Amino acid sequence: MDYTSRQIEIINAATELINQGGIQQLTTKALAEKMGFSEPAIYRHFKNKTDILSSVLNYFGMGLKTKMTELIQSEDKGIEKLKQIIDFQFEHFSNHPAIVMVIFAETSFQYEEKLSSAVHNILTNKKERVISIIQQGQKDGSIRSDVDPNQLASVFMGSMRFTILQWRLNSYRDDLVKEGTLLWNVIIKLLKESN
Amino acid sequence: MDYTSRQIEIINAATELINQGGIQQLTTKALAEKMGFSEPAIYRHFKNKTDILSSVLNYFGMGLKTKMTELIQSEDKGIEKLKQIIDFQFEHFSNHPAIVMVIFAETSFQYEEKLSSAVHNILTNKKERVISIIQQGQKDGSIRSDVDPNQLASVFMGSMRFTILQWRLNSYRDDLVKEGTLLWNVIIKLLKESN
DNA sequence: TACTGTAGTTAGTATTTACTAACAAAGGTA
DNA sequence: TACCTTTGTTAGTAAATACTAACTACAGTA
Repeated sequence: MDYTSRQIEIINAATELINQGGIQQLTTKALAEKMGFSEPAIYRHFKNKTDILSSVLNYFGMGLKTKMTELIQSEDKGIEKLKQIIDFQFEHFSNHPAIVMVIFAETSFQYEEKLSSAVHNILTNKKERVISIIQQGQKDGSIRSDVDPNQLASVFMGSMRFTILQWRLNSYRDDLVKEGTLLWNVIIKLLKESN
Repeated sequence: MDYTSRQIEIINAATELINQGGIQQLTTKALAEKMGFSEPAIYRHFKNKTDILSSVLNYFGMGLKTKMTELIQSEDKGIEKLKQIIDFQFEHFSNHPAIVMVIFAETSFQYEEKLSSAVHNILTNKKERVISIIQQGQKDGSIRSDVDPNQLASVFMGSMRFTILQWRLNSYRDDLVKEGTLLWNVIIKLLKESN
C-alpha cells in the first residue's frame, strides 16, 4: 500500500488522463507520453494496466479516508462536521479537478471485479462515516432527529455529488467553492432541528 | 429523430451491453453477437459507433422528456409532482435496469464532444423542469419557500441519483421501489412548509 | 575494481477494434 | 419478366492496444 514517488507521479498522470477523456483515454501510450518516457518503462512501476487503475482508486481512497477520520475525531457538533466535509471536498476538487472523474467513474470500472469493488468500498466507507456523523448530530441536537440517518446521508452525499457533476459537465466554468456555499445554505435549512 | 424498429432493437442491445460492463463492453463485435447477425450488418442501420451511442442517449432522452412533460402539465400540486417523478423513475429503472448505466455514463461519453453535450442536455433539461415544478410548489404552498429552487433541485435530483447508484453498485440486490419510498419519506419531511 | 539492482531504451508481437468491399437473397414494383 | 432497394453475408484491413524480450546506462556497495 506504499507507493514510490515515481508511482505517485504515474498515478497523478493517469488521473489527469481519465479526467480529460474518461477511462478510454487512459492508454499505455498516452500515459507514457504524459510521463515523458517510453511505454515499457511503465511496466517497471506497475504490473499491468489494472494495477494502475486500482492504484489510482486506492490512492484516492486513502486520502479521503485520512481526511474523514480527522473530521470525525474532532469535538465539533455533527452539523459542523458536515459543513467541514463540504468545505473540504469542494475546495479539494476545485484545486484538483482531475480527481473528479475518478469518483464519477464507477460505471467505467465495472468491467473488472477488482476495480468495481474498490469503487464500491470507497463509497460505502464514506457513507458509513457520514451516517455516524449524522447520528452524532441528532444526539447533540444540531441535526433534526425525525429523519432516518441513512436516507439523510444519501441526500447529503447525493447533493454534493450532483453539484460537482454539474460543475464538471459545465467544463469547470463555475466557481465550485461558491457553489458549495450555496448548497450549504440550503442543506443547513433542511437539516437543522425544526423548532 | 425517428428510429426504425431494427434501430430500436440495436439501441436496446447496446444499452444492455453498456449496462453489463460499461462503454468498454460496447464493441461492434459484442453488439453483432447480441443481435444475432454479423458485424457489418450494424452499419446498415447506423453510420458508425458514435452514431449508435448518440442514438442510445437520444432515445433515452426522448422518453424522459415525454414523461416529464406529461407530469408538468397535470393539475397536481408541486410536491405531488415530485412524488410522481420519484415513483416513475424508480419503477422505470427497476423494470429496465439496463438504462441505469446510461445516466451514469456521463464521464464515459466525455471523449466525444457530440456525446458529452448530449448528456449535458438531458441533465440540464430535466433539471430545468424540476426547478419549475419546485417553483410551482412554492407558489401553491406545498413546498417550503425559504430555499432556493435551483439548489433544492440539486438536492432532489442528487438524492435520487445517489440512491440509484447505490442500488447499481450493489448489483441490483435491493428493492429499488422500496428504496424510493424510503427516500420519499425523508424528502417530504425536508421539503414541506415548516409550519 | 567488480558486481548488482534499478530504471530506462528500441524493436516487436498477438489481439482487438471499427469499418470497408464485394457479393447475395428476397421482396416490391414498372 | 426485369430491376431496384433493402438487408444481410464473407473476407479482409489499417490502426491501436497492452504487453514482452533483450539490451544499456548508471548509481551504490563489497
